[in-house]
Amino acid sequence: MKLEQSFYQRRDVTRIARELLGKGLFTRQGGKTSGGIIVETEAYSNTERGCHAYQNRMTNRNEIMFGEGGHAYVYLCYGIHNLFNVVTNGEGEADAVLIRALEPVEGLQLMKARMKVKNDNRITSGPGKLTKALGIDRRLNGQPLWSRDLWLEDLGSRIGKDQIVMSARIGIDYAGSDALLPWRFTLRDNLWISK
DNA sequence: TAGAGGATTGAT
DNA sequence: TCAATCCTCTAC
Repeated sequence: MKLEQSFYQRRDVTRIARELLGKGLFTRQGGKTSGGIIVETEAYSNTERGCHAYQNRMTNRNEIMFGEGGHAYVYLCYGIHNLFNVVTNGEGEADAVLIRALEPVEGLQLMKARMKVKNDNRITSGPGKLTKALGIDRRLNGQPLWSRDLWLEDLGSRIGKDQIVMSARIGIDYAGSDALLPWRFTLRDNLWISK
């Protein structure tokens, strides 16, 4: 069952980031579905320096974060990689969850073809890699997450607290002490989390 | 309008 | 450890 918009519109972005573990992320292109189980997320809130929308700073790039929760925020990082975020909270409250890694479930052949590799080793184990594997780019920026071509799904799995590992977020040294917030969530001992 | 740098990745 | 690569943001 696709996640409903109310799931995303809650205020506590770290809770949403935790609850997204074990959920499914899928795309459908050319009549073919690909995607997998979310195993790694990071929360970003407008109250801390790691966030593009820190102190409600709105730019052309992050404008979609200020809309209502439940939409995709896709942007280009390092000139090379598309990064996929889930916008959360209500309109005017710019929070988001970065999806960092998936465990592949569906459309293996298609994902391997997009990655131009023959084996399926770690094809979705990183934020830039999973977008490439699923065919996600900035054209999907602002797309609702219950769309026909892009959606998140409750797969019915139950994730216990002891299965969730919290740690500091990756690659945001510029955020100073906020870089130390334990807002990265991974599934314990999962093979598919990023390096 | 110029210049710096980035929520990454894979090769060396 | 380092280059790839280009868009975004800031400062002038």
